[in-house]
Amino acid sequence: MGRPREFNADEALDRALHVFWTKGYASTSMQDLLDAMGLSKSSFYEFFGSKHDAFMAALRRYGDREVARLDATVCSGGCARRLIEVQLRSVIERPSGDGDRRGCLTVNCAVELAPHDPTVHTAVSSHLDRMEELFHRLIARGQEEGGISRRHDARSLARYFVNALCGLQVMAKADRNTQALDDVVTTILSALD
Amino acid sequence: MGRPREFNADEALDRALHVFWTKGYASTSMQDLLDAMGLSKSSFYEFFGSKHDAFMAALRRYGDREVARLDATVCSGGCARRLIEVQLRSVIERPSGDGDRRGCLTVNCAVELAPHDPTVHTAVSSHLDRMEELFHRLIARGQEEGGISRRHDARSLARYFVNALCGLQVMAKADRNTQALDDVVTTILSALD
DNA sequence: CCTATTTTGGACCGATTGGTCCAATTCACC
DNA sequence: GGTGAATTGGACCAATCGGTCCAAAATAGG
Repeated sequence: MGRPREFNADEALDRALHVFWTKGYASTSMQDLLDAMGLSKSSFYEFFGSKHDAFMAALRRYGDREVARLDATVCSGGCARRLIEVQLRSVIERPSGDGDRRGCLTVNCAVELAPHDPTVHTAVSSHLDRMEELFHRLIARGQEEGGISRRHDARSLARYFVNALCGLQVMAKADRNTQALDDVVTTILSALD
Repeated sequence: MGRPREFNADEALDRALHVFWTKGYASTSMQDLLDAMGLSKSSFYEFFGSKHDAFMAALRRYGDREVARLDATVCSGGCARRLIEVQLRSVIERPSGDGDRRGCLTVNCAVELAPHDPTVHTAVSSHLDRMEELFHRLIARGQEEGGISRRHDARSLARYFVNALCGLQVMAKADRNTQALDDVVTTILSALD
């Protein structure tokens, strides 16, 4: 009962996510959020609590989505080595005319907020842990199937790839040239030989 | 002639650098800067122009210093492989009680500002280029001396290590556990075998 | 001592910050 | 057609934002 909501909360949060992702936390103003989400100040504070609360909700949604995506990839059952390569290359592919270079929200947060914001730090840690876990499963499978060598143990390789991914996110944000990024990916992948 | 300056410009810029490095650009207020630098608003604007100008000056100073440090390392003539390892490990060593986790200013800027600020983007690119160049020289030397294998060419390895370094900076900021970071470094270095 | 030159403290600026509050609105249910 | 419950628009808030400006202060050279 009562007056019905005029907005879709899920969609609104997605729009907030997009703004935070593009501009970062500190550089996003309430006005930016309200404009993008298309709702009034009272509605925002009623449903999202505060700028920081909305940000945390957006960050968790982002993390869950990314983890779900990688999980789906891992479960697809394709060649482990090939799946890893696709994952790496997806980071460095330019969306052509798309010049926003948002990067990975988790990496952005690790850099901008994690050192000073315990709740962000927790969310970032959780995301990285889950990514490491999925890589670990994928790599272990690849080693059993024989496509990935056993000269490094699966755990170390999983951590190595999470690190490599973070590095690539930074390089992509810095807009390094395509050839350089390609060299990097090729070299990274040689750890699987 | 005229009234003498009451502050040391070099030292003031260093203090500004420290604040930007710790808090990031957007989260640093003029008041933060003035407090840290110990000078008045008029002096600040007289000698540094604007918040953004001061930031760029600080960023360039940081870049020059880091490049000089790595250059000194390269020129020291020690075992190339060992020097690379030291460079990697220096990123993940916790300064014990020091809980600020400032990371690398260039990486911070690549993430926070490079996509939206052309002058920052230029400075970041220049820094990464110079780092790549120094790694290239170091690796080429290592390959001549025999300590580093030739299965990857020196250019690719140089780019690979710049990427690895950026990844480690992110992981360190996210405060990943020591064992994980150690695994990563070990695996990264295996590209030299 | 006087003056030209430079630096300094701080008043002041309009704009914007994140956030609160309440009356007006809009519905479901009786 | 009320009435109670929920949502909405927007006025309002103190604090802070980056930046300007000018009179006071401090020096060197004459």
